[in-house]
Amino acid sequence: MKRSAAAPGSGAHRITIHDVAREAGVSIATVSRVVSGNPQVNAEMVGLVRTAAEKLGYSPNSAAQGLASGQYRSIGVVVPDLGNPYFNDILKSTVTAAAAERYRMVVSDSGGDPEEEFNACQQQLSQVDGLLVLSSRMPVERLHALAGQQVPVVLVNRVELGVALPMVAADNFSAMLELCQHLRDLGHTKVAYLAGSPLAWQNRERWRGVQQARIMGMEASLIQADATISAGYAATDEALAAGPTAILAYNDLAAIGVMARLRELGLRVPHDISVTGFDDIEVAQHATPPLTTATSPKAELGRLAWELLRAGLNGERAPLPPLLPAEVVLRSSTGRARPPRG
Amino acid sequence: MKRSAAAPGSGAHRITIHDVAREAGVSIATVSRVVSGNPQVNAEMVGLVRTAAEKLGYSPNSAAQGLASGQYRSIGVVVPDLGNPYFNDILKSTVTAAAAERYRMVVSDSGGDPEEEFNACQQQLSQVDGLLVLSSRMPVERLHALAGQQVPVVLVNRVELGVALPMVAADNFSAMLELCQHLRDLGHTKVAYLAGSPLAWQNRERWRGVQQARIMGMEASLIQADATISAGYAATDEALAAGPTAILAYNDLAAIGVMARLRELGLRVPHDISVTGFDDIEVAQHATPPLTTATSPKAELGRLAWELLRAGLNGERAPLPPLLPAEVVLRSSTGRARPPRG
DNA sequence: CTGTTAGCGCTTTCAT
DNA sequence: ATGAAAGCGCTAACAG
Repeated sequence: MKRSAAAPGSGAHRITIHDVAREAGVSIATVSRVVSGNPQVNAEMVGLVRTAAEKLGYSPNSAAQGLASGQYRSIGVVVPDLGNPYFNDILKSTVTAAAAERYRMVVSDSGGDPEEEFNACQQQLSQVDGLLVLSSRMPVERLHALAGQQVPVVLVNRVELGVALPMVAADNFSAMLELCQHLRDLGHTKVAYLAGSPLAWQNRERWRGVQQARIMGMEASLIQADATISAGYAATDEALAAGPTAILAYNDLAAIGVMARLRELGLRVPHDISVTGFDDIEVAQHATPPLTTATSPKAELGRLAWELLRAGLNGERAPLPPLLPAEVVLRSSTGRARPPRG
Repeated sequence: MKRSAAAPGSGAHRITIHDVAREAGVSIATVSRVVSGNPQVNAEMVGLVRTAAEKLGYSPNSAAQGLASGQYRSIGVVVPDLGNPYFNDILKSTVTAAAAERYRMVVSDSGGDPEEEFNACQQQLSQVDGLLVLSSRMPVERLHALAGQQVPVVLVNRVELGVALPMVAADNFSAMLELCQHLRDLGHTKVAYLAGSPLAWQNRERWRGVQQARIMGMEASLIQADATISAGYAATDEALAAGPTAILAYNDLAAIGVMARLRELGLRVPHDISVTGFDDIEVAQHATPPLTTATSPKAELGRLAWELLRAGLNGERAPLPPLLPAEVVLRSSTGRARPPRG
């Protein structure tokens, strides 16, 4: 099954462990040992091999290593939207943590579609040692299917009781409730919630928080939107129609979109209407006005996710961490409720 | 060399092509053929194999596929900072394009360090079919080294004459010059440039643009900063010390940081001082005030990069595309120069 | 059209 | 401490 040398068009063949062995005058087993840092090799040979490898510019083929050892040293991550800074922050934190232990990272963008997400996971499963699924939107059955694999999978930003998968998430519910409390203290009794994807656990939790606020006398209407600036922008008019004194956006991006539309309409934030976000992405504090929001601890989430995965890789069963606290960040997009006009 | 079954802790063994072959009562070659969509197989067998595969939950091991075929269907991307939305936009565009052709993507974050960047590339080279390097900062010799490999490498946002590597980039120089022209028209004659990494080609080009503006009577001082909000924020005071009527930031992120600091200092933009960014990331238009900036065509860049890589993968030598035009976007962070105070 | 078989590059017993 | 050799799971000639 002769393959066409290396990359078509170039004649040079990829140098292998055999080339190094020949050059150094040792067996491939020895080369393998020194390359993988096996301590029980003669210092002299180590030198020989190192030199030969250097000279030839040898670099091991990781697919072959993986195939032979059963360890690919690579983990997969599937995210709903690579363009969302929130995910990038988590991603950065996991990539860094993983790289520190010489694990590489394969990423796929599901576009937020549950089917696509499951497909991406399936694809990944056959080529990685572990899988991280961020803000999963796939149905619970699918989750069970993933739990049945022998590859460890961890869920980030989704908690599903009864699913045998490690998960990490922030306490979205409480943070949203607190955000509502803050608004209620400011005199708001009628608010609009601009929802994210109904399939997102975080959205369900946040909406649950908003609904819970009813007990303190706050009435909320739900307007369907999405986790992007443009979706927030587009849903603003509908939200306004319900006559709220505050708009709670699903996330910071949506909130920024809301504020842009509000500005166009000549409504001042927070004088005429209050706005809140969620996630506390970096730009939230540079929005106009700076956004009141809730931090979900992105770096911590990423770190913890990697830790759980790491445990799974070792066959350990790490204890499920409790929900991470998400803190409310008060800035200037929220203020006293303006008495109903007219 | 018996391996420990599958993932340690689970007893099930990963099902292989042999299992499917046995289940379907055919040879592994046939299974391989139907899995890879080879058309010359009996429809009946196809059904048999499909059923068996489905039943067993078979999914091919891509390392083995890669090893046997010499094609890994995976490409690497190394970026200086995964946390920068600009890169995420490019990334998203390439990941999507690649996924459409069933290529997966391995990403590493170099943290902007040239050594680290080169290491990351080396690592990647032994495990991918092609490599994309975004906004490379490594020395030219290193670039030559990459050009010498048999794996196709394409450079995005860096143009280095004499390096035998395909590259795509936007015309940063002209766009920056235009930005200066715009400022000059507004009466600005003394500006400060908040620089990005001196190692970044884009920074050199942008600075070259600023310097070129001297011919139209605009004097510029260079203040070292970086491509982040906090760096822009931190460098603002020093920039102000030079007494400019406008600050040209390396990118939008830095510009946002500048405006935040300016606000703290009680300086109004653009009344007291004008500010420009670069890249036109989504939040630029939602900054306060909306940022005058230059678009570098992120999606186009990503698409083109993938195209060039695709060509390299096929052993073709795609024609070098010209520099992509980068257009100036006028918004409200720039205004008439305020006459020198005092 | 299908099966047999020889590897892909590497790791890891098992002898020595 | 080192080498020989048997695979890891799959693809691609090559026969039939």
